[in-house]
Amino acid sequence: MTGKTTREPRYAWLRECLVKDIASGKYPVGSLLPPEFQLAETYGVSRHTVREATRKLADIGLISRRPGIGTVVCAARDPNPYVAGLGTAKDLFDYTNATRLEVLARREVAADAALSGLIGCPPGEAWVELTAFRHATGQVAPISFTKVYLRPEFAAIEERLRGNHISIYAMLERFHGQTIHTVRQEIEAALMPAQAARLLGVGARSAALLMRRAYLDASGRVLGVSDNLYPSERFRLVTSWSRGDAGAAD
Amino acid sequence: MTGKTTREPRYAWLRECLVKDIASGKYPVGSLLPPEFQLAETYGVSRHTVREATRKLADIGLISRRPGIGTVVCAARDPNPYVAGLGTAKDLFDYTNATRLEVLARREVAADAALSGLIGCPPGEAWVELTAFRHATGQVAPISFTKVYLRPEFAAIEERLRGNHISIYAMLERFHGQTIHTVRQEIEAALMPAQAARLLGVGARSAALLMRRAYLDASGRVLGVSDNLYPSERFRLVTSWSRGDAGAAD
DNA sequence: CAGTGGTCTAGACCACAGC
DNA sequence: CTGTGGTCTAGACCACTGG
Repeated sequence: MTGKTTREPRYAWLRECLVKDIASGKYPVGSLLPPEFQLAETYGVSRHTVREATRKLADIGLISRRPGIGTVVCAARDPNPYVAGLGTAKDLFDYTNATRLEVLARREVAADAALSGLIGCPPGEAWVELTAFRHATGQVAPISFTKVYLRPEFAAIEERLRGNHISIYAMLERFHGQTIHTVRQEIEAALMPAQAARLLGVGARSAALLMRRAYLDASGRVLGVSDNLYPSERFRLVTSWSRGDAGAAD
Repeated sequence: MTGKTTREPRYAWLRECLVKDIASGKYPVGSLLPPEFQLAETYGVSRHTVREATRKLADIGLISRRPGIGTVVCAARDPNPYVAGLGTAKDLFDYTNATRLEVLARREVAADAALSGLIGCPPGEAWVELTAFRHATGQVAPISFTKVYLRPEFAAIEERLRGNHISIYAMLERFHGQTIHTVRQEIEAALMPAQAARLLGVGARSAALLMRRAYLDASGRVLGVSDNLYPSERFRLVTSWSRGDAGAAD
């Protein structure tokens, strides 16, 4: 727990270095990053590793690699917000694996009208509610205040969540043999409720992103729901669509 | 220009081979692809090239690379003109085509620090800023307060926007011959600024969704940016992902 | 244990941008 | 022309999975 069992790859470390250097103004917006071979030299890695590091930065739009020109700094984001790319199910999977839930409380609930509407279950059905923080790996402050609703038969997941980095998504598939067929996600604006604000250490009625995800099996049954409240300054959602070069030659 | 001056990279060719082989059933859904070193041998390329070829297939969910296990075929899907989008890219275009911009003001601006960070251009560059409402067809109240930033050479789009339902995206492609290669979207929580709140008829400092979209060409150059502020009660973003074929997961 | 994908190195040549 | 990122090779060691 104290020590990471696996050491961080070099490209991930380099990537964070670059994010910091861009945010700090060392590489201003509109300027060029040092050429790849020079970054490799400076940081003592191979050029391949530099490219691996910059690849994701290009994916989220922080930089843009231009052949024959160089690597342009496109945006200087505060390194605080956790930037997640959630364009595809894979992105979602990566994201949930890069975050960790810290369970604060657990209680069994009977679905009232609000919950049954949220989950899409008959009123009165028994569910387990987990109250939790979501942490980004390597960050101290939680990035979201989260409530998770699980069917009682899957509630053993909670024990596996403690101190673990594996996502609920993966848990359901791995330990309960459930195949997640559909993930439905809703995003809307919200104001941070007083209780959540206090726990997160942000101002009450500050801006928040409310993100709900429901995990459904092939028959449309809801297996679990997570309800995430993100303070605006700690989270940003990035999605990008690219025209495929696969087969679409034109 | 008609013909591709550069020959196709090997990884792209290999990628198409794999797509065809998966579609043809040579590698059935749920089975494992040959290991990377073997693919490299079979196709006469290096393992690095194999990984480059399979990377995008993994990105779009066609395959899933599992350390210690192998590369699982997840779906046999027709290659989409828009990869990584599944339903969502279509949703975006449906959406932008179902809304209409009402331009309130236009001015030419030189990018200050904030704008250059937002757009990803060098400070001082000249851009045209449009201030607008976004209306949903058939609704009276605007659903967002929007600012659009365009390169001056594309600013003629503004005239076409008046009373028109076609999206900026379509405008750039249709009237300026620009090919939009990538759309990058960022979503974050915000509080509705007083001015926008007054114009929209909502409470100041109420919850809002800030959605930015940048339209990029193939070289990563930003062609235009739209910055949309949605009052929480008028907009909610729903996305859903479905697994193409069940049973592939484990 | 052997085999997988994940990471990494140290080279190399190419097409293209800009001078 | 030089320098850039894009592609590619031929190796290597690692953590993890499964038998």
